[in-house]
Amino acid sequence: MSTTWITVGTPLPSGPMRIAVTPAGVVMSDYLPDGSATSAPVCTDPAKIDAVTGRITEYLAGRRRAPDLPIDWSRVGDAHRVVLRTLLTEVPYGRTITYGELAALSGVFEGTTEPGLAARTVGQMMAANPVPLLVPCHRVVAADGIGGFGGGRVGIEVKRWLLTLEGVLEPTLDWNGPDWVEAAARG
DNA sequence: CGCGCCAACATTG
DNA sequence: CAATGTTGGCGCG
Repeated sequence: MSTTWITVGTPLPSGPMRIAVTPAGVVMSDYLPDGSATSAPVCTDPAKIDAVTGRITEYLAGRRRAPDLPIDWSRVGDAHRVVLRTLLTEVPYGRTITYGELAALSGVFEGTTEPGLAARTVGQMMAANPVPLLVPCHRVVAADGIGGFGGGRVGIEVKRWLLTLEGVLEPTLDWNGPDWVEAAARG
């Protein structure tokens, strides 16, 4: 399966994203600021580049509720896929769900009695989410707080940024959101 | 009430 | 095999 990479500029605190695409769709996306050292081939298909950069840009500008890009699930395991798809279909824009609730909703952990264990496993699945942003893993929060996020220290900032974009969190003073916020502030 | 500590043992790479 | 994006309960000040 040929995989090629597309780099998309974003207003996220982590900087640009790297998106890996195959003929079937997006297989992997990354918030990594310095994806420069990858030996993977760069995507040269103009149609894919336009689709990926366009939709992600529109979503991050608040003009689109979801990126709506095709996802290639072939590299994702069964349980993992079920949980990610449950999140994708059951948790809409602007809503959040806790790790434990998502675990229960997905039905993957029905035999598990310990609530904390299922929740923890979901957290692991989110951390291992191959397609962050496309699958809104940032909408999954802890029962008593915002929860964690991959990608090191900037990761949690990215999560807060996305939740602020979706109106879940109040904008902070250092909020450097997309252009539309000044239009919203005017009106 | 807020904070720190502890155990439980699934899924992933 | 080790590490994890949790959870709920407990004790303390």
